[in-house]
Amino acid sequence: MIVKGARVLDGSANAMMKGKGTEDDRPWQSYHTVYTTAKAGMELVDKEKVQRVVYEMSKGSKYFQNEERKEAFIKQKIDNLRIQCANLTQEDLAHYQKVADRRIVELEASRDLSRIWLHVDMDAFYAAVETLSNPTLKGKPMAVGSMSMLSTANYEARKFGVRAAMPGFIARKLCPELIFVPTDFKKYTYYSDLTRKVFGRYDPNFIAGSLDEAYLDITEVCRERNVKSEEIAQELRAGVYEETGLTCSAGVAPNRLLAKVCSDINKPNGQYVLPNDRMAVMTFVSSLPIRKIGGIGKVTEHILKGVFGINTCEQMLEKSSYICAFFSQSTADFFCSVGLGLGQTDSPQVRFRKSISSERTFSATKDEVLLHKKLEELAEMLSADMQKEGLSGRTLTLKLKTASFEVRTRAVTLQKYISSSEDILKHAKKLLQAELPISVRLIDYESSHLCLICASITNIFILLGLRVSQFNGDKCSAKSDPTQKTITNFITSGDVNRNCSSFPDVADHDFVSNAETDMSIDSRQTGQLDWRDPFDGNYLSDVDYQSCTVQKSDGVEEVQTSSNDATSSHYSGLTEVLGSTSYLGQVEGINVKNGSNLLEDERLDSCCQEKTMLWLNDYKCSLCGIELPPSFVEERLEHSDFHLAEKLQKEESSIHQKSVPSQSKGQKDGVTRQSKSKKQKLSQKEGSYTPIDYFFVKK
DNA sequence: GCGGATCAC
DNA sequence: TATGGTGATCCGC
Repeated sequence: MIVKGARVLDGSANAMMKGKGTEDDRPWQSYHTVYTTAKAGMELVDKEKVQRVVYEMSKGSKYFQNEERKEAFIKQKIDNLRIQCANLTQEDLAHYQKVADRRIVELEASRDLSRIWLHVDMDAFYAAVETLSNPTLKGKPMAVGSMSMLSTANYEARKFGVRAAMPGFIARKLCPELIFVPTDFKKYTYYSDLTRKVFGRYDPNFIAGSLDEAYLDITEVCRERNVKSEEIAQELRAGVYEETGLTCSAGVAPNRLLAKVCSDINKPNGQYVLPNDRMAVMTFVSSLPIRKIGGIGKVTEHILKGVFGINTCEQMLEKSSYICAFFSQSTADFFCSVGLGLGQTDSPQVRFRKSISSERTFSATKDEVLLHKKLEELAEMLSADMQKEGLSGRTLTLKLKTASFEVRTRAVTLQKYISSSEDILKHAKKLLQAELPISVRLIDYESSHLCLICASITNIFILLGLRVSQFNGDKCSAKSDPTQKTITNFITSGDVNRNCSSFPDVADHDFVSNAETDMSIDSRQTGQLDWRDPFDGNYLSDVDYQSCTVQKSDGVEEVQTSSNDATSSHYSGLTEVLGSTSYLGQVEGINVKNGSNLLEDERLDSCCQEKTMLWLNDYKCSLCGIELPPSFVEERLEHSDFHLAEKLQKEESSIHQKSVPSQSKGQKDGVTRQSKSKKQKLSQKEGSYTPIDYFFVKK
């Protein structure tokens, strides 16, 4: 079980090398979509071709750029982790190996092989239902969804690489004869109810994950009728087919996590039984790719593979010392339990929903009137949904997505519980207002230096969303919350809603959150690593890279930069200020009347003590003479932004010359550029710095 | 308590 | 032309 650091690095180095030499010739290979992930019915797909088509259809788009940006962050995370990995001493490794071994023994002790779980999953459910109601679709490639997004595709379509979560216009490129059918949830709910009647025969307390899948504890049925689980699965699937005319697949295993994996093995219209035997489980898990495990998605897979060379569940155990060294206890426990083939086996209790939300995507706009109208509609939809369920809550969260696919959330927690559309809208408006174009923010009055410039220029949005949480009647104390699980509970018990169709079952990968543990203390004693904070090193660059985005063609999205006097102590103060600044947007901003730009401008003036731009005769810019009538409100705002930014740029560069001597290298592109932000560790002696000029040079 | 990220369906 | 909506959880402030 002892692993040499060098081996890990070699493994990941090899993994990195694979795609590299061909990247220039075949750029699509470096675009990691989720679409090519192996799915049932797609074994024979020409993955290279699909990858190429997806790439060709996507490249250059805002969506694509955002994906590239995200991938760059992950890559950097991986690089950072690999470096930290290499810096682990033999003593560190020996220590973490001990920690890991102890934990694995504890987890093993919690193994429960007494229950038999069955996971049933309808085959291409929506597509199958549509084919039932329109048999002419049979045998033809078909997908349910729109040109923007597909919910599912039938098996004929999957042969072309078409699959759920793929945009329709790409699917059509892959399969020109693809038939599109719009979603019809009433129909799916009707058939879902029929399947659930069948499920109820085998476990009246079955757990409905979504419309098309469920977990059943068939321990009692097997015992009472003295039949094998395999027969129950056969019978259940036959029953479903009889009642609905739809096929499904089933997986049987000692716990829910494995049952879910098993139901995928012989899809469609098949089943797989994993016996309640430890050896059988360990063998099964040994070669199982980690991505098959619920809770391990694209990013986690990428990181585990790239940093530690982990591909299979078995390797989770082989690399357990590294896992314990770099991940939080709850995460490490989850990963190790995956390596042991452990999962939840309990009969969960009822769980209540914790939030309710409504969101809509629309064509890009920065029109405040339009945005407010959308917000109003959302508030009404949300309020209606809440009243249907008799809910009221005190935390309201606004979600925004910019035209560059950057997602932001802004929340406020109120004194009283709200549920009416008027109340929701009132507070939502304040949250939104604080996000609408604010010309310039200038921070750090204490320092004589101009410390931070945060110029937020025109924002273009493509999505608004509202969410209410902290419901009236919720237990708010985390300590007394019975749903808070210890790790032992995590493995041996659980609390998933039963028969509650509106909730996905996410309990299989619930993590535990224990603030203080043996492990955390141990790791601190080593003084080498913060085991709870593996990714922190680049979280920063994440933030900074985003803020470095400048889009000239569609208007500038957002510009942020910072300068400093290059002492870490000062950074501390600066980051504090920055933190409170973004907070300002939601707290102070709410209390500020419309036209909070005034406030910002006043600050700027008091700080810079320079002349402010005026509209001469309410018509002409006093600084450059450009003519803009008063009715051009937005254009005027943008124009004043421009002058403010220009002014700050001058100020900035003069300060920069005086007090910021050092520059970081490697600023060829946005990915490698770094500057300080509130989430960065302050331990680094020297911070990178991006001159504000960068943002304003003409391209 | 807030905000970003990840994940599942 | 064009890449969703709902809900949950975790982590680090």
